[in-house]
Amino acid sequence: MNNPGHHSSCDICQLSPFCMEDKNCALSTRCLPLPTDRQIKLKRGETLSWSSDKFEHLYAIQQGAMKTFQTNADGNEIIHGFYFAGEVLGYEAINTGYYPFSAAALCDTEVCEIPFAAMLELLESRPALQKHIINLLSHQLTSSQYLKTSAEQRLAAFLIDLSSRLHADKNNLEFSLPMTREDIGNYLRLTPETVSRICSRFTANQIIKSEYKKFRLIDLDKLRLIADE
Amino acid sequence: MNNPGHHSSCDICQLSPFCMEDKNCALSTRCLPLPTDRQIKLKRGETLSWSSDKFEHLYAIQQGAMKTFQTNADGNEIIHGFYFAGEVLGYEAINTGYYPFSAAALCDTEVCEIPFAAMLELLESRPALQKHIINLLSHQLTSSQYLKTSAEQRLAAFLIDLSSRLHADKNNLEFSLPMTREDIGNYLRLTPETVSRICSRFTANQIIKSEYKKFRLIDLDKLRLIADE
DNA sequence: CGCTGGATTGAGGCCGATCAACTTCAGTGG
DNA sequence: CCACTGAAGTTGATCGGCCTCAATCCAGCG
Repeated sequence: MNNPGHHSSCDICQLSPFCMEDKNCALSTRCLPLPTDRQIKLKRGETLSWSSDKFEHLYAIQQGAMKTFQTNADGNEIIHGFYFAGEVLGYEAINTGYYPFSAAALCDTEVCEIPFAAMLELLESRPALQKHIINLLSHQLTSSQYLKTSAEQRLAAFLIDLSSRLHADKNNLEFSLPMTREDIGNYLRLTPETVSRICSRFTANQIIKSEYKKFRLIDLDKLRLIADE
Repeated sequence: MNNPGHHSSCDICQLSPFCMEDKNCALSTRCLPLPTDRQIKLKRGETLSWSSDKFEHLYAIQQGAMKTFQTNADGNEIIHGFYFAGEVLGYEAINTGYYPFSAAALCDTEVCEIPFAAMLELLESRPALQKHIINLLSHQLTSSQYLKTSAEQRLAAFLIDLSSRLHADKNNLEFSLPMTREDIGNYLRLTPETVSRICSRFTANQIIKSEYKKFRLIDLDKLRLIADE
């Protein structure tokens, strides 16, 4: 219930090609411990304390889920993204050298700390890895595109996206979300009340079935229709 | 007036490191013509006709400006991004192998067609270029973040972003935008009327001075305040 | 000069925010 | 096991910002 990722091992990690080279992990602590590497355990609500503001590591979620966010002048939280098991956060910091936001665990979570310098070194001699990392970055560009207009569109697109990222069974699209209605709202630029109302509306219309953190997508076609219109 | 970019040469192109290696252009037609390479001239309104849906090239704007967009079921245009002289479009297609949207010229425009396969080849032996392209992709992730809530916030952030991307003089923040109010609205998820109204309001409040396509940022601090709040 | 597409401005309506009451859940300790 | 407590979720009533529809103005151009 507290762990939305069905897989806990490295086999769905986006960076596994980096680890599996030579049948041995070249980066993460899990396989080849290096002095500066860490495997970090976070309790629900704890934030990743970057060793400094300076960017040095990417973070791969092994188990659990995280959010990246900023708090603006009014004290409102703006969520930039949610990250689940196998996904990687920190790409945005590569260019500037500084993390543009904080990262907090949505439930008990384990992450691998990946030293980026070592990653770059590894790249130099491996064209396959060059292509892989470029593909990952390209993929990031297409995701997090919830620039839909209406609240229903945004929530529909959000649910469709999450169902696939949580590796939900295609024939039984049921999953549990680790974040609160407020988190969802802060991400989609909606209030928790609006999120809740739309969940209820979708449920009443037999499009989904939602109670608290449990979700089931019933009419995926209709949901897609709402998201794309 | 028709060309918002002050520079017409390659010296501000994001991909110039690729071209300047060996003091000779390794990719674009401008310096080293390859059979499949082209330099394309587009008139205002013309779209880039990808040779196929299949992704094969990145496109660097040499002169002018472009927009990437999709048209949804209702016939509404959703604009994903604006691109000016020196900037590169097409990164989103790398991962999937297909262009997820169309690209149209906002004014008379010249673009360099960059064969991506050749670019990857070039990468293999040049760590400096590997870092450069990864930095470019990382930078793309941080841009196009107009997920502000209010219309004023979005437009303020938009104007600040564009002033820097158009390389406007810091001491005289004046520039002319090639896109219509409708384009801006389609990008910021606002109607052209709302964009127009806010331009008028900002002008009345001595924050900017806008008439038609001409803009001047008068009180940049106040504009930043609006954008960040 | 008139024509045309874009920009501006006004009036009214709708969607989502705000404020508030109540319910349900999860964790704690008796 | 149950009672208590605070956080999260739901639902209702009202308010306000942006959209919609419409009229007018303006610039560019044949």
